Amino acid sequence: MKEGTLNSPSNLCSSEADYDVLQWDVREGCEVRQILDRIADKWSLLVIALLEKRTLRFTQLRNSIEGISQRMLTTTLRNLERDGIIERTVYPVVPPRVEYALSPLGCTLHETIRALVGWTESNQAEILAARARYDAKAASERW
Amino acid sequence: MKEGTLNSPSNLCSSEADYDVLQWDVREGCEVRQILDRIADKWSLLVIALLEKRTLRFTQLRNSIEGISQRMLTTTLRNLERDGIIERTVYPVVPPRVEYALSPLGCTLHETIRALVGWTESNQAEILAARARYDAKAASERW
DNA sequence: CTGGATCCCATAGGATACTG
DNA sequence: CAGTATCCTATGGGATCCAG
Repeated sequence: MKEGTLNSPSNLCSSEADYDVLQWDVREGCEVRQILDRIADKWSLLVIALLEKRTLRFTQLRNSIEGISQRMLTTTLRNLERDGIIERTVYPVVPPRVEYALSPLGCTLHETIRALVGWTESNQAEILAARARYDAKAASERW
Repeated sequence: MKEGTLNSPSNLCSSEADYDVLQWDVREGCEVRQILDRIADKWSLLVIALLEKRTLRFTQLRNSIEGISQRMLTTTLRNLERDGIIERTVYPVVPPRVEYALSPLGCTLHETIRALVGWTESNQAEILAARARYDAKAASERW
């Protein structure tokens, strides 16, 4: 699968190069895509957001993120730890105590995430309005 | 589903409030979460990135994003259009011609996305190193 | 060319029970 | 408390065929 998609020199419909458009993320073999998928998954953003303020324990995180299962919390924490975004500290005491904190790398990420969330907050009314408009128009055209 | 998780006044395990930690995204009933999920899905970011530069037609998008199926491209475009991120223009000509462009709202989003992608690019080496460290340590502990 | 309609599968992710 | 192990379902998303 990959016939004459982009590599045929004689492009038939367009004389200007269509493929110098892509710059960063579309490139295969670059890890940006998979890293983005990782931090943009269902729970990672929330965990990072919560850990900005302070170090938290497993149960505190679970209680703070309503709707997360312990399985997904564990998975999310492992992935973030593996990527060096958060740091996991185990205290060898009888009721086990494990604390999670944002790493320095995670702190820099948080800045960026905050901007994205800020955009979403600022524009959610407009998005909701756009959806309502779209749905109303679609409904009126169907009947 | 939603027993006495956060709303019981007499919290049994913690005397300090655990739940004033969360501020923006964890709140249920707020649309930030679902909007984030939308723009952070597998393809939306790529489409937005491509449309920054110029208006593109359906086939151009499909060719530019290697690996996307026409089904997912259609779905992604519809969702983005519904949210007011992109604008869809149909030219009533015999081979149908449909062009997609970033809306003003979409342009502002693009700024933010660029920051996130920039972070990923700048730190991917560090993340890869962290992963290698983690995997090596995990492997050595298991044997 | 630009999709819509189906079919089908892989994976994400929830529920539950068990362990150190 | 902080997980691990299983099971099972829902959804994302690919392949294919059809239509305006």
